[in-house]
Amino acid sequence: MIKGWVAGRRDHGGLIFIDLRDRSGIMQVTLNPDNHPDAHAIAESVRSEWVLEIEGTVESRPEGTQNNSMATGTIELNANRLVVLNESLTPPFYIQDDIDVDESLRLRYRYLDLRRPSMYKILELRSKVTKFIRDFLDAKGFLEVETPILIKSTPEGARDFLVPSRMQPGSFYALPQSPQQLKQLLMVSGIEKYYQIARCFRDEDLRADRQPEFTQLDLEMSFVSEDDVLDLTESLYTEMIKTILPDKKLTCPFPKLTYKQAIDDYGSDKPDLRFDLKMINITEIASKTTFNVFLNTIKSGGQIKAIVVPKEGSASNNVIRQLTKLAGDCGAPGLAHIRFKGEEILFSPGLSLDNSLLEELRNTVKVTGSDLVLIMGGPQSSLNSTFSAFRTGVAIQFDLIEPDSLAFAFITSFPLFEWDTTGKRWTSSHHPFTAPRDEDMPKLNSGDFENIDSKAYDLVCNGMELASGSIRIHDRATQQKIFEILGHQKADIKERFGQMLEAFEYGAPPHGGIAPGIDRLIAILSDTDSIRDVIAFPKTQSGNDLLFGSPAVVDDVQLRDLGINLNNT
RNA sequence: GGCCCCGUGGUGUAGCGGUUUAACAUAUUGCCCUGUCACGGCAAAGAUCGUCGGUUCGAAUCCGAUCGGGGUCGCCA
Repeated sequence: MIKGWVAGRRDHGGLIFIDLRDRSGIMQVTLNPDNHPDAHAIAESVRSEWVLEIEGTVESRPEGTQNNSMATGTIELNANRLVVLNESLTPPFYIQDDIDVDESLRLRYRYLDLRRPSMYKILELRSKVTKFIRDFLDAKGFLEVETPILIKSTPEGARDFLVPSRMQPGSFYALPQSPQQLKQLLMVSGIEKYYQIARCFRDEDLRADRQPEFTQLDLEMSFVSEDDVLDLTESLYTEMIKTILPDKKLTCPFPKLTYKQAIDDYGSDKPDLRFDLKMINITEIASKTTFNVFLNTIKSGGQIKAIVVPKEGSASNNVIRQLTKLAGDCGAPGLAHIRFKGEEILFSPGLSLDNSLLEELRNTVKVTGSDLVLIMGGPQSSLNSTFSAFRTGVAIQFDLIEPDSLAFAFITSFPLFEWDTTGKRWTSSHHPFTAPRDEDMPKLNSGDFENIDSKAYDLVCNGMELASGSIRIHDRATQQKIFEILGHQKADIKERFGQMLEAFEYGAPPHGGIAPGIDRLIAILSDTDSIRDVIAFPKTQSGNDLLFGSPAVVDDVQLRDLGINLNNT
């Protein structure tokens, strides 16, 4: 006996075929009027998405009627009894994979959208991943601890979602941006190894990879070094993927790049390492040319960088045109190139290098054969982001991305502080509890804040930031010093972080952790572009839930209870 | 907050100032059909073109505003 939804029905006048779908797949049911007229009669009225219960015998299909494009294509259920458990309206869109329907319609009827096998597969993958995480960390002695969803607003970083208090009108809870402070307090409590699959909330503008509420694996350990955290993270990911998705290709051990290396080589702190295409600084060589575009860029403080696309030296003019357009789309003012085409060398218009300079370039960028060299210039900051985007485009253009590859890498030694040019103050690049690197500790007092590196690290994969963490500060004096540098007033510090500082005076162990984003991980593992596809009930870019219609106005009574007046603007 | 793209029967598209009674596919409904699996055949029904305003003799088509969706920059400790 099987139960499920009608995915399709083919009525041949006599014989009726019904494709019945349940979460395990699709099974063809045959109804023959000669053998079981009652069941056949009911089947005549059945429509798409009706819910049926069917009894019969599973048989192999007659010779010549097998369907190789279907998992159950060699068998069928010969029905002798059919019960309609429920009827269905005609669905607003097809319940099948590879549909091309407006996303807002899918979200409006999300329960039908999730009925599609590909969506089920994603939810199933997600469930397997979180189960694997729990089993893995449990086996390593971690304790899963839940932390409150109603906490206190600590304005710093992202905007908080606020929840008004009825019992104390005028006061508000905040939803946690992450359980950061709570997990550090758990370290002070002696938990030693904590984790939680935690919901986080940030009231910021949304993107394909950002939702107002999202899920992180939050974890923290006492008495650990940076390498301890990274090793654990690496084995979690590699074993997870080996177990759940053995066909994915990954490189182990994960490469470690410092922040500076990542920026220098790839122009990004989340480089896509599925392909090489390193940026090479050729400012010095460019300064010796007579090419005015380069010279002017250098004169105004800019740099010239190149990438080598191996074996593409014979790229056509048309390809060069496409690349030039791509460069423009990425924000570059222009694109110069050199095509090494065997003995022949083609320069982009206006550019030329004499033999010795050409040799120098060849050695610097390591041209070995018939390669294509692409060159861009600009002010350092914008050149990096432009080049980084361009790099990805070039990889797509020349098909350099191997399918199913997962290029993980750790990015380490982020700067501890960033200068906020609008606020004219130092801010934490990670968060204010991040420890400086030991060798940079003296700079906290010497004032060379810009050059203090931190014990913060990210895990990146395929050009996306997947996790972020740090070794924390555990002594009060250093923490106090950091707050001072960040420009917090004493009263202010006490108000926002008093509970942390106080706790740290009662024997806080050295500790550190990491917080891998679950939504982005599932998106990468399931080859989807948007994390909306891996969240059962996501919100739109403007934060609307199209199914429930939230956010929504509430009763005056509810507002009055909360002591809230709306100003009707 | 800025910039860009999209909005036409249930769904996906075409039409981009007047031969349009808005086209096509699919879904839907009815009839026919006993081995299909994107079943097939015949027929029917179904959209005042997101909304409001303007330009014009005439607007799905041009302009403006607005709403909804998407992408992106800012933002996201």
